[in-house]
Amino acid sequence: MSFSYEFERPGLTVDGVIFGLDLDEENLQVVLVERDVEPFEGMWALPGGFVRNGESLEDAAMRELREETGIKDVFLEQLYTFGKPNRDPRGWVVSVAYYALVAPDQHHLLATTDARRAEWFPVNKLPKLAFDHAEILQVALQRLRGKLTYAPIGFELLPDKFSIRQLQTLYEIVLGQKLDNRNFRKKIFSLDVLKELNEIQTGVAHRAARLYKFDERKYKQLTRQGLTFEI
Amino acid sequence: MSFSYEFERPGLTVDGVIFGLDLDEENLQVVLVERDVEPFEGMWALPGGFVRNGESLEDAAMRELREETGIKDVFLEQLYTFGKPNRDPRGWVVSVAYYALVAPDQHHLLATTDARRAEWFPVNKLPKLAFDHAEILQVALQRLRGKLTYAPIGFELLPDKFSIRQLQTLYEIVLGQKLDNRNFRKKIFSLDVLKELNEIQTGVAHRAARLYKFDERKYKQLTRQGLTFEI
DNA sequence: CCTGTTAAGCGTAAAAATAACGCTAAGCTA
DNA sequence: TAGCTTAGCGTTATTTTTACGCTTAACAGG
Repeated sequence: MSFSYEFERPGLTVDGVIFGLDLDEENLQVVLVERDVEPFEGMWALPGGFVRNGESLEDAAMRELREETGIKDVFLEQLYTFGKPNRDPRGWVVSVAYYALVAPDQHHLLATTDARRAEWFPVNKLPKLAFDHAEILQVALQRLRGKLTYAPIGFELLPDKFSIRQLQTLYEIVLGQKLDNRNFRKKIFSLDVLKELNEIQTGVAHRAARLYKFDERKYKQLTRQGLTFEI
Repeated sequence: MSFSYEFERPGLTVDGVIFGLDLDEENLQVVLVERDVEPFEGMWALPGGFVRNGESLEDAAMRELREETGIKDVFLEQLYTFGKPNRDPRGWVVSVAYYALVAPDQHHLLATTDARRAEWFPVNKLPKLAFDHAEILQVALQRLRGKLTYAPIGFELLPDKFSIRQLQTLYEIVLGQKLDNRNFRKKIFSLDVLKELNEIQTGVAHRAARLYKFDERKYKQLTRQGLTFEI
């Protein structure tokens, strides 16, 4: 069956940049999939695929990420739409890129349709990527770095329960600069968006830290009152 | 002539939110066009139209804005891609929205193709809009408000030569809050991105203000040095 | 020509935030 | 039990922000 239109139409895809944090190795990682179809067969690429009629762009992005990597139910936000002519050898294809943030307990990958395998790669040790995916990834990285300072999206990269040191490590990794632990914790507590748990870390080699959760209700309430999140 | 594809494909449009500032009336305005074709014939809408194969999304947006409003050579930035199912009565259509910022000397409108007429409307006095254009406009407004505080895009809404009072008025209008003129000017000068001209205002009823230009070279240089624009 | 009005622009002081750093307590490891 | 490392409470200096005063400049009106 085929579909005919009076005017030329583009293929429409979604591509996803999936970020995760490795707190042990202290690096930011991204999921890549190995393509098993042309073009760029055998090359690493961002997960993605064509949008279907009847689904929203966000549903399409979430579906493609789940199908190609097994990752689901994560933070997902639209990044930018890439539409340069000739960006895809197959013809006119426009891609709506998204980025996803994945907590450590959601890191498990299952490569399924359209991909031989899916793997985590440190963002500073990437192979050559298919299409314009290196460019898309750079845009996503810039977006993450920027938005981390004015929206509480970093919490999506941490476990539900985390320590202040882990939060600081996240910021140091993504922003690429050392932060003072005493000033960082004072700053974080001044934002008043954390809920202290009656728990401390286990299995650590030195003094165990207190654990916290991000209080989304409190954050929304403070936002309505005009207060801003700024780190 | 028709085009056939193995799979269903969406129509792809660009829509533009064109912002301009009325310094006399002290309001932010947006350009709307009156549609002269179905659907929504006779209703006001954002300028826009279908993307053509072979042109980039940005070229398409700039072309549609020029064709429908006469506005050209302005600041243009991608906003968000709207792709909910059934957002367009004609069928599957996805829209890549842009926002444009127009200096006062570029405000002149000429309605040409696909639009009966184009007019400026204050953003707080809008008619009912076609499609999901009211939603698109709200997103653009939020984007402008946010980005104005961390990037020097506001200068695109001012004349090439402007006074500090005019810059402050811009911020007060868009952010919707009064600012202290003494602190505002101290803050602006501390950013060190303005070039003072050897000119003062003319045709004003009281003490004429000094005129300035935004120094884009200086700003880029400071950005490379890690300094940030923040108002 | 003088007075009144309004805006531009230079300024001070207090409060708040940030940066830099010290030090003790806690707890694991050998 | 001692040593080492980290968490976490703290102080101080510096910078930024906020609040506001006041003088100068210049036009309008009588």
